[in-house]
Amino acid sequence: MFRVATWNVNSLRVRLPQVLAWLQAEQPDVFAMQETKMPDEDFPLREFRDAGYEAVFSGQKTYNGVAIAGRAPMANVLTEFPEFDDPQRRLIFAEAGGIALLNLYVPNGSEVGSEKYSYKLHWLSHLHDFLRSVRARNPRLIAMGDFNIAPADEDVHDPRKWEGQVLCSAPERAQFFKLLAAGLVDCFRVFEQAPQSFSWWDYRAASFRRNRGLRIDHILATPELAARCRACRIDRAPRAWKRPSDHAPVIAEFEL
DNA sequence: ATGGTAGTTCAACTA
Repeated sequence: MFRVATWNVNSLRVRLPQVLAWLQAEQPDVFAMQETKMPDEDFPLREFRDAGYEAVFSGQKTYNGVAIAGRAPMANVLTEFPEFDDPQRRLIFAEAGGIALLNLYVPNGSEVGSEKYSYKLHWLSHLHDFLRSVRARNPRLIAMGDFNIAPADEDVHDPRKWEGQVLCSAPERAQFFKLLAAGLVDCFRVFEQAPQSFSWWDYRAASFRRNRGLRIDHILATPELAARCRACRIDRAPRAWKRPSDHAPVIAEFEL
């Protein structure tokens, strides 16, 4: 099995011990991280190598930052959209063993109608264009990460409360389905899943304990790969650990 | 309608 995972770690500096413990237990072949929140010179490459992983990364001070750790060496790394000069480090592309990997930290959007929301939609339109061109060259593509979009009401603990809000608004959902229409499958929904399955819970108001969450972290694959997907699940366990990330990891298994 | 928490950085921003 080829196992792929994504996790918004919310500071790799703080979460590194948890990440290493989780990798040790789950042994994914590819591991995509978001919100590393550190410049490249601080990336803990030695710790990943000691754990048996190579890594590629695109980070910055304080905010954002993405990285991919992989068992096999990665090549053809890209960290920019071709036609969008964005100072925020939110994407990294690499190829490993004939599979194209795209790791994404989609902007949060803050509030519908805000400047950050416009930036999010703009960013997503560039993602769509980039995805189409990458997709055309790679029949085996996995796009994963923190999309900051709950695609449907079943991905929301309280759809009425969240209706029209950022992460759930119709324009964001339309952008998400446009990404799927470019030739990708939401691996999580290939399988029957427990109701109220979420990947993110706000730190506030005991959201995790009450399971008031959203499913905003996704693993999307081209149909060729999705047809070989044997499982996709959210691992809630690390969200219950002491000093957790606000996100849980998502894992998919492929029989190649 | 507000507040609740966490991370980075040090008063305020982002989520």
